[in-house]
Amino acid sequence: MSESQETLLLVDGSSYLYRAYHALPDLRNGEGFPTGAIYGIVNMLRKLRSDYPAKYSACVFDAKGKTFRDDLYPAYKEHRAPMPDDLRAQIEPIHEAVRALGWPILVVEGVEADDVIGTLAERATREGVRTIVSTGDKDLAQLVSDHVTLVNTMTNETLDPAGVQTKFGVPPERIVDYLSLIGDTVDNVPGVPKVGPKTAVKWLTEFGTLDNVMARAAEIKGVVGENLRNTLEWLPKGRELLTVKLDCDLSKEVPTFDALIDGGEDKSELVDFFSRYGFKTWLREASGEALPDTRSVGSARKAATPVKNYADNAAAQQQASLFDVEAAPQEVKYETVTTEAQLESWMQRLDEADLVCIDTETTSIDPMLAQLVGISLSVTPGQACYIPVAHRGPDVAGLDAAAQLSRDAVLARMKTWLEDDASKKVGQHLKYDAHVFANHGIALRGIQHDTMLQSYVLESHRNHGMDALAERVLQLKTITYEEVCGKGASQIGFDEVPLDRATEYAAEDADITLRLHRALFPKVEADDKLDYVYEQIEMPTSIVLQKMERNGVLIDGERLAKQSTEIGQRLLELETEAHALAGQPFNLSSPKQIGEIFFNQMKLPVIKKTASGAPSTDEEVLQKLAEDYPLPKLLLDYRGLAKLKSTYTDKLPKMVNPNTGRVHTTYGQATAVTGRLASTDPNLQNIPVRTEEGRRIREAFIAPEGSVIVSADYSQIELRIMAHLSQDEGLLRAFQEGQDVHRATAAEVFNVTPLEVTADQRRVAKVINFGLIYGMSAFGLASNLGIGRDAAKLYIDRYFARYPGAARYMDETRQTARERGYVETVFGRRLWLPDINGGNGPRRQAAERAAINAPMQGTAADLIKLSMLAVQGWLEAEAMRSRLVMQVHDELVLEVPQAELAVVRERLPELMCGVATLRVPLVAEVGVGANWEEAH
DNA sequence: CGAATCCGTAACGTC
DNA sequence: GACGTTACGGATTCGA
Repeated sequence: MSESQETLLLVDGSSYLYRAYHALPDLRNGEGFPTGAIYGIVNMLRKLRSDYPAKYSACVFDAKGKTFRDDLYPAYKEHRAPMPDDLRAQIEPIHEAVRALGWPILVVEGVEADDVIGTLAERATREGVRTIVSTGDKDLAQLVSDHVTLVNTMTNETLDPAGVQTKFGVPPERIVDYLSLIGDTVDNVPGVPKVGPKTAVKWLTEFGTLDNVMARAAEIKGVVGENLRNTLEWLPKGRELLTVKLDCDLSKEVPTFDALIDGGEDKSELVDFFSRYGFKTWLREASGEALPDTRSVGSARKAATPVKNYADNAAAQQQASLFDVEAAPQEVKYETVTTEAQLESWMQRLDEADLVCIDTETTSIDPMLAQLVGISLSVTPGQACYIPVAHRGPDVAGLDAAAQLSRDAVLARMKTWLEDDASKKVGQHLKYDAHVFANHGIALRGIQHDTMLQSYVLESHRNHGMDALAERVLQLKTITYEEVCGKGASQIGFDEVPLDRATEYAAEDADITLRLHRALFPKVEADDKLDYVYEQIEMPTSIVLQKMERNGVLIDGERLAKQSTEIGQRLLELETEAHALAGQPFNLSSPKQIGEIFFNQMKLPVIKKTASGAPSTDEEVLQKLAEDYPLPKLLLDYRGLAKLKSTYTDKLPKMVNPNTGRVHTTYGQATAVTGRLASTDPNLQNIPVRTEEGRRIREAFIAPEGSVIVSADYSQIELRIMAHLSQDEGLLRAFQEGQDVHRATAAEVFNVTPLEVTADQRRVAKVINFGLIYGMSAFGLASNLGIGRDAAKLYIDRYFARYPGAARYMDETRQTARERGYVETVFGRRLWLPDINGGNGPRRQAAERAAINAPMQGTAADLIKLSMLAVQGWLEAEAMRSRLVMQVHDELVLEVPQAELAVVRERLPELMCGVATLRVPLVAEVGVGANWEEAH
């Protein structure tokens, strides 16, 4: 008796409940009873009935109570807000209405509506019945097949397999994989953080299935790749949660599909129902036989719950730690200090302690602007206090912010201890805290240890943030700043954090930092070389850096503003010209739009592609194209000027500190893996110098009235270090004899006498020399010189033939890097190279180049840090008024009063050259001027 | 649903 | 080789 086109119509009643409730205005009947959801559902069922006539049908609702998913994952639907009372009150009436409409209704204990629908659809398919599923829930797209169609009544959208592919970008079979990656906010099922529809489709298209994506997680770069790897353990479970069950036992509820035959509307029931709930129009219709008007309801989706941060540290915890972890304290005791008696008690502890861990909480991450909000201290692991001094806001948890001690009083009481050189302190990134105290007129002294620098010296390639360290070294998960203050626009200042919460966070920081010190410092101390780098270089350097940052540098903002205006004019002209040449307006700053104009419209040849496959428009390409076309040249000019304007002439004046009238960079001391410093906000280490236009920016770096700028830079420092390390006779001789090393190299490579070397040969030799420092390949050299790879190879071969010591050194360096896993500088600074023996080809080659470069770059960094120490030590010992104001890798810049110019000019290079004795002399070149440009 | 925020890419400044 | 900053454009998340 089975017909070929029998149809089963299944309605996901639960998915419509909320939608109907939220989408409709707050409808109420005469008695004030909410009826919006009832109205919506009745309307929808009637419309469905007429749109999709079906032999069998059912309206399915979730039952109350737990399902297998709750057992599988306790947090399932955890953050879902409880059902609003107004909606809850409508549930029973809705069931009643559904029955009166003649719809079979299914509410199965312990089984979610989705699973009931899935199981019935599956059974229907087996029995040759086609299924239409009406739902507002995208999750059910996984059920779609040739026999199962989805319809969203709210949007009137139907989905067949092709429709699913179009809408989601993946076929129905991949929907579960897709959802697993994205996660389901509403049900609190996490996916991979930062992965949304686009990324999920990208991965599934590339790798096929979720299993394949997981198997190849290692290949995915960036933060999302990292997030994926951190969620690997979770994903199978997420997938299980999101997979609709097809095999529920419904033998009781639906023994055969005959149980799902529409009973037809029960007029008397309906009339009764409509009259009880006050649906007057429907009541009239039901009594008067007229067909009801159907009206589709608008869609709305509310009820978004926050994604719970899914912290999965399994990987981190499995990783064997380098560190012996001191037994964690039995008991953790954090105290909020709000009375003088408490403060006195802590001051006594500080006085008695050999070493105190200190940390500050502030109003800003900008060290020069940060105002003190609170101080945390710890002298014993597990015990710490937080002294709030500037919290605002209402009383919380019995801790009245108004009851805190005042900042002035606390600082006055602590000043002696804070400024006492003999009272030893440890902290995490104390350079920052030193600024904070300095902002309140206190010179923090006795800075003995810094856990950030300990970590940096031990493993410079890792993350040295406190949270990361706690996890890696102590296997502890700390409260993050974000957890306390939020993020983005809704982030609050620490002074707004309630005192109890502030104490949990701040005291923990001091406690954890002390424990970190106890774990890290023994590792540093145990190794003579690392101990030297830490105690003799990094720790003292941090003190000098803090002073340099505070000194700041004077900028002629007006001069820069004038330059900005000029450049802006020129940019406008260039833009107009470019638009004319292109025959249409376009954004000259958009590589994408340039690509469209150049390569699609003007049909210029594609010289090379970017990493993502788009035609490149970088300088090299434009240079090449400029030979034959006018527009690329324009663009080159535009790019150069735009960079100058946006990064320098516009930006620098904005960075002037309103209090000091000077620019204060921040040096990153634990940023560059090689030991170099980094400079941010602003970066003063990449101020232009190569072009005429660029150098004008340096003219704006000035000294105050009566002072001048003095600059001293190491000459050929990295090549000298290469000579020292390789002990190559030719290189050593060149430097010992004070030769022009690029000329000497040219003479060797081109087999001429030094005097015969042409300017072009010298230029080539210079590029070769730099290439060697960078561990550069023939390929890199070729592209740098604009020659063929064979020609470049020839140069390199000749070079190594003439400087066999250098060749040997490079080989040995690669070898020891492979054997030990790290390379080191002359002073014993270590750089680990995790990829040197593993990883894929390109990564290993990059590690090899880093292995060559790091000892040279790193030794240079060591030397200039030693110079800074020597210079600052001298200036202080002699009570000079000259000040260090900048460091640019191989250059120190000072602000020098005229009266001290002669002595600085003499002593500065001596100090710099005297910090170490290598197999070649160190040379420092000094320049003096009214501005930085002149000082060169 | 539009706005704000985050992220990756391309490009380019320095040593 | 080592960095930091800019602009853009797309993706994601926020927030009403």
